[in-house]
Amino acid sequence: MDTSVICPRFESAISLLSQRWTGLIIYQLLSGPQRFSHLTEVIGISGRLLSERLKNLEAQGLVTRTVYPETPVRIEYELTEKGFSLKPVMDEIQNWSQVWVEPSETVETK
Amino acid sequence: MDTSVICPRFESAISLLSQRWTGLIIYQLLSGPQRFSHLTEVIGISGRLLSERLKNLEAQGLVTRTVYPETPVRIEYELTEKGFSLKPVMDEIQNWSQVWVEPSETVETK
DNA sequence: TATAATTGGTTACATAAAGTAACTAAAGAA
DNA sequence: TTCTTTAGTTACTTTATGTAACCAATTATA
Repeated sequence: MDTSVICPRFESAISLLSQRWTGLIIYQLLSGPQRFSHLTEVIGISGRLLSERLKNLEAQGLVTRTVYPETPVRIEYELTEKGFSLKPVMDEIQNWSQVWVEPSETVETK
Repeated sequence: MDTSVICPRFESAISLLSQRWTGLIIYQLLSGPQRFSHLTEVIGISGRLLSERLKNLEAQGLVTRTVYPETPVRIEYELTEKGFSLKPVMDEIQNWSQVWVEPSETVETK
């Protein structure tokens, strides 16, 4: 009967982080502005999905996109204040993973 | 070229939280042991997926399943220490959501 | 002795999201 | 004119999720 016990804002935040790749993109951008191709390589995401995710993140005000008309063109993605303020969340996930994730639970060993 | 810059433990942790519903289930269980039917109602997840998620969480040592052979049967799901130690993560998500998620970004208003 | 009610699921099928790989646009360099 | 580089997009396949009907165990009820 009780369908709305969970705080809608929390639900919204966790649905953001529940979307595949989004957390990793934000985490990666915490270390500074980066270009499209660098993100694909480091994260291991396809261009198709990275493009889609970055558009969403931009639309939600978490990321900005800046075009530098050099040659070849350079486009950098950077966290906004809203995006950067997820750092404490990422830090806690990092902390937890250091304590509780065993190497055997890691992708590489699978 | 640089395919493994991101810490594998962090990646593992975030892939856990990136799975749809998993974060909400853990968050909900932070308030104590709960039964299957209660979780479906509160979270708004189908039995099919809740069952699947709880099995995964159990397999990963985040949740325990306890059968009470009453009538009708009562089965309770509860966080382990490993599961409960995600509380700081959830707290930070909560904090962030209170500051940065506007009511208009919420599911209800959509 | 059926019949119903309750919990905790499972099954089968439709839809949506993600993975993969080939392709394109723009713009200067050879 | 053709090549290279970046930043994507398109078309197609595979996987994950949503939906609704169904099932097993156990006790209460008619």
